[in-house]
Amino acid sequence: MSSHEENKPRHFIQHIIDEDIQQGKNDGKVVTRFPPEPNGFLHIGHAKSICLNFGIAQEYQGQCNLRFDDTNPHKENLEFVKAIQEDVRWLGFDWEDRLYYASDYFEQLYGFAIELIKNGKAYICDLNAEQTREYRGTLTEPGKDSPYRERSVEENLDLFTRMRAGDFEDGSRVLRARIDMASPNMNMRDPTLYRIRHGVIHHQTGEEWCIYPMYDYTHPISDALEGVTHSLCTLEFEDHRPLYDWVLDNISVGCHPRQIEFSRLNLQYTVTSKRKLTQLVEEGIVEGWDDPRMPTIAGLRRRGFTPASIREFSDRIGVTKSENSVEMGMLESAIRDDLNEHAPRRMAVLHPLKVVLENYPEDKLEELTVPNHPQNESMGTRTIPFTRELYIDRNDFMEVAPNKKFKRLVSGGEVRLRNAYVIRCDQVIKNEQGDIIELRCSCDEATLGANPEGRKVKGVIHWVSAAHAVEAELRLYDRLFVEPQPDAIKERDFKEFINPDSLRSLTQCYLERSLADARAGDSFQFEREGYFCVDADHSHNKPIFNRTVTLRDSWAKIEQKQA
RNA sequence: UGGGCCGUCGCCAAGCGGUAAGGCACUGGGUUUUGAUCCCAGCAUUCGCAGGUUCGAAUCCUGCCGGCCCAGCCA
Repeated sequence: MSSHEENKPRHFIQHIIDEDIQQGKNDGKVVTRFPPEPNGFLHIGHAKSICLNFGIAQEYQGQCNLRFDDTNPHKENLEFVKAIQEDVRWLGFDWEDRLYYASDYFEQLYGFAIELIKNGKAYICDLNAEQTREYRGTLTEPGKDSPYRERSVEENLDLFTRMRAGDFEDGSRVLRARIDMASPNMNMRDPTLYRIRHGVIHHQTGEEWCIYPMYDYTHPISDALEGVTHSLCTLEFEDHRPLYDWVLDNISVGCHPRQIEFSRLNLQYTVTSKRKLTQLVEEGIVEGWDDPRMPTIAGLRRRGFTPASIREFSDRIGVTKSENSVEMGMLESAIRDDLNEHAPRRMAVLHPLKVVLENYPEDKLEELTVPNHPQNESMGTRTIPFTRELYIDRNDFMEVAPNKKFKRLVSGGEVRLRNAYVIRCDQVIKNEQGDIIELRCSCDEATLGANPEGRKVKGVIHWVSAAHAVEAELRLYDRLFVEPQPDAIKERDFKEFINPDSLRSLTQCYLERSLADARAGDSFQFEREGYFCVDADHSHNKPIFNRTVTLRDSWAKIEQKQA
């Protein structure tokens, strides 16, 4: 993967870090962190951030911590904590012994809050949420000072101590930074630092605390305590950087990480907002966080994406500060490249049509030895049974060719059976309704591993021996939305753009015999059809395969043009 | 009309004053028992627009235009 790493251009964050190192900052050390909030599953956008943070650490021989930003116990839980760790690990990254929680720092955070209060930099405010909003002003008008802004240090200290002790109700008071209510940056208008939350059980600290610190206060301090050098986050936090810096400038931590913002990934035909993904799961629009249609890491994994393909994708999309809208083709290309190289080939018939070779003896069985990969001998061979009765795909037969470019089987025509013989269609058998139910063919015995004499047979189709076929369910997935940017159209709800055909399940598909012992997670290329992986719910008695992605299909393009 | 940020090919993205990398997509052609893969070729006289500085500007300056983000006791 990414064999041209040497000549790959470096992105702006690498430039910044290079300069910092050149100037001797942080003794040349680089420490990053990936800071998810455990309130949902990780998605492809997080994958970009994970690859960036862990990738930077690897490149500079530094470290990347995994830190749960768990300051809002109301929305967070252990299930997500576990799933996130599994996903990061699966992607191929290792935080070693550096698994942290912002809640590890609650006591220290509290101490720094006392320090701010003592220095007149923070105060207890009794305004309720609505009043606070009114006092904040608007984007174009300055806010007003809270009537509680001038409380004495002693009173603030007393009140904050009692806040922690549980003397006050939820929402009755908050701790606020004392900055500037007239700042053009809304984040600097005396932001809330601590709020009161009774009766929630925090997944790490249980009922130890009834006050919880806010992100803007917690994040810079957590970074500093961990010795993070470069705190990478997305663009929407750009306005928060002055506050990030303010917090660190006004307390006595001897470390001041540099926050750098990059643009988040926008993948077409999907959504990556946790709120919306949660909605899809909770409303049963998909079957769970790991539904193969979900852009979650768990969903992509179940769909058959490999860690390497996701890392490669992250690499290809780059890191910048500009708004972007990445085409699905980018992701698909990354997984095709990986699977083309590594997935063993197999044959599977999705829409079976019976073929009887009238000149092939009824009791004859040939075991044909075929390669698992056409370009890679080291992947070995397998045997496939060849018999008188076979299945081919209905789409590979037409009574008359629709045009001169059609090179599959037609009535009276010839076609190559992949890895086997050339056959000719002699007779088409239909039922009373006129549906084609069977083909009577003859096979040319001289064409096993050899071209037919005196004529050219252009078409090659795949097949499966009827008697040996493994019946399976094949799940064909398509994009979850029909609109490239489902959440960009603000007048409409994103759910209006759900693709009703995002899952098409085919039962009674026939797979070649060797697929009988496939194991959950295995990936194959079903020749001429696409890449499929064995589903998590697969069993020997109920085989289920998910289509990861189709093969590139230039025939489909030709057909489309003619239509 | 407050503040912050962004505008280079259909999409992503290099470029940092010396005359437009690369990837995806697309279009031709070759090889092929997968209409796959692979190979070869093509694909921005132009960098949101308009001025200016300069021998020379995507890169510097000025002014416009367009887009994104911010008024949670969410992150």
